[in-house]
Formats: sequence, C-alpha cells, structure tokens
Amino acid sequence: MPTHFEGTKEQKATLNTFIKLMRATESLNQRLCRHLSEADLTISQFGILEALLHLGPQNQKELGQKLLKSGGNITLVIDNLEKSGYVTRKKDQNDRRALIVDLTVQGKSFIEDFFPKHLAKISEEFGVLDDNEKKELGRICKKIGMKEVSE
Amino acid sequence: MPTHFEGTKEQKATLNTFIKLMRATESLNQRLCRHLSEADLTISQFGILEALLHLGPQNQKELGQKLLKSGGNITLVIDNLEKSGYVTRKKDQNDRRALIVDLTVQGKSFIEDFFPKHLAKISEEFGVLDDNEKKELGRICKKIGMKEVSE
DNA sequence: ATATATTAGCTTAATACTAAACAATTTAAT
DNA sequence: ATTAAATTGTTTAGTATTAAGCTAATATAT
Repeated sequence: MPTHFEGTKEQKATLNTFIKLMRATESLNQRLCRHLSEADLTISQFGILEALLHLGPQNQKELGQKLLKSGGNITLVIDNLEKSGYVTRKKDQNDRRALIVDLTVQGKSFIEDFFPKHLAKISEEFGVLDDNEKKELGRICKKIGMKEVSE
Repeated sequence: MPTHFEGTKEQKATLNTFIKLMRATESLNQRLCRHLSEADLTISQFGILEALLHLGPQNQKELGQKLLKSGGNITLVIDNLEKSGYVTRKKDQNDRRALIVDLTVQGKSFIEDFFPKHLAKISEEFGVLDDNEKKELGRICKKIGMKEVSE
C-alpha cells in the first residue's frame, strides 16, 4: 500500500531540499571515491594528505578537528597511511602526549602530483554549475555548516 | 612550512564551494545522527524504515537503489533491523531469488511515530535558511545529483 | 608539592560501507 | 530444450566511523 508522505507544504518543501542535498553529496562523493580508488586512496586518507600538504605537520588531534573526525578514527587512518609509506609519526618534544604527523618524501611527492588531478576531477563535477550557482551554493552551505559551532 | 593551496582563482572558488558543501552535509548529518541515536537508530536504518513506510514493501535490490547503497550493505542493515524486530523478510513468490522486506506491526508503529519527530528536527536545522534559499539549494543540488544518472 | 582534572592517543565493540567472489534463480540466446 | 548471461542476495576482507574505556602525560587547584 504505497503511500507517499503527506505533510504540510512547508514540511514537504524542507524534506525535499534535505533529500536533494543528501543525494547530491552522496553521489558526488561516490564519483570522487572512484577517482581516489584509482590511486588506491580512500577519501579520509586523501583528506589527511591534503591537510598535511597545505597546512603542514600537525598532531592527530588537530587533524581530527579539521576533518570533523573522532580520535580513534584518525588513529586508524594514519595507521594505514603509515603502512603505505606516505606519513610518519614523530614524538612532539614539547608535549610528549602528542604525535606529530608529517608527510614522508614519497608521500609529499605523491600528493603534490595527485592533488591537482583530483581538483580537476572536482572542477569537472562542478561543471554543471555556473559561477553564480557555485557562489550561492557555497554561501547557503556555509549557513548550514555554521550551526555546528553553536553545539 | 605551512603553505596554503595556490591555484587559479576559478580552482580556488570551486574548491571552496566543494569544501563548504561537504562540511555542511557532514555537520548536518552528525547532528541528525545524534537525534537518531536517541531512538537507537542509525541513519541507514532510518532510511530503510522511512522508505518502507512511504513507498511500501520492496526487495533489497530496490532499497539499495533508492538509498544508493550496495547489496552487501543492505543485507547487513536489514539484518540489524530484523534483530530489532522492526522488519521481516518474506520470499517473493514471483521471483524466488528475491526477498521482500516489510515493516512489522511494531516497526510500522515505531516509524509512524518517529518520522514526524525527525522531520521536525530536520526543519529546525533548516531554520537558518529562508524559503528562497531552500528552493535554490534544492535546485542546485539537483543539478549535481543528476550527474549520477549519466554514469 | 600533591591531588585532581584535562588532554592525546590507543583499543575495543558495534555498525556502515564497498568490492569481489559465490549460490540460487531467472532470462535470453541459440 | 539447453546453454549462456544476467540478477538477487549472502559472505568475506578491508576501511571507515563512533563511543566508551584505557594509559600516559600535562595542566590546574589547593
């Protein structure tokens, strides 16, 4: 007995927007994941490598905050990047609790080469939008993302 | 040696939009996950229950297509929903390969009660946007999500 | 100084998720 | 009709993810 959801007009409109936002992100992510997996990389691993390249060495806590991920998760992703030979952990001399994560020579060389390629893929995906739409999307998303601060 | 990414203006703008889209979705999802976990539900489990409530009984393949998830994943999520007593699997008489998933009485009662509450939470999250922004966000996201069809 | 609280990272248990290989069934081809 | 191809669901291995509990180290309070 298929019955589509019946709510107020406003509820329907909001739900519709929400579903479109989620589907857009998920399908975009899936396509980008496929691109990353051609380089044997996951999206989390790419996020770490990119942060290290553009923001420099930092400890796991900081990486977790930037990528909105839990500490336990960062531990695992760094473990796997270490196995691949892309990053190293070094003890922080100023705070012996912390481990500073940095790119290896190989990791730096790899991400310097790969990042522009991945950015080109992202640009290609956003090719369906004109400049104004990109700007609007960014502005609106920022408002939604901002809420997190107040939590 | 922290060095922020230096690319063309267009690349920077696109990357910025992309990051905002991802962060908005992730932070929104995290907040909604918290709400769902109050009802001991994951986001995937909610997705399945909602699809069954509003679109009726269907097999796992169909659920996977609607939620953009792999078959193996659906198997696991349905397993867990079955353990919770919310859904059942019945053999499809017309196609003995397929299993039709449906809500139990308990599952139907639960999701009928919970769905409006979750929708209210979603509405609350979108409260930072005015009607026109919601409309624009939906329109733009649809363009991005549409690309998946051509793949 | 010493006790307490906080912080950084690790581990475990649970769920999510995919890809790949597999079984059973159905469909298509000949 | 028989064979070949496609489809549905399951299983396995690997990564992602969180929350909660843990250790070691640091910071704070008294």
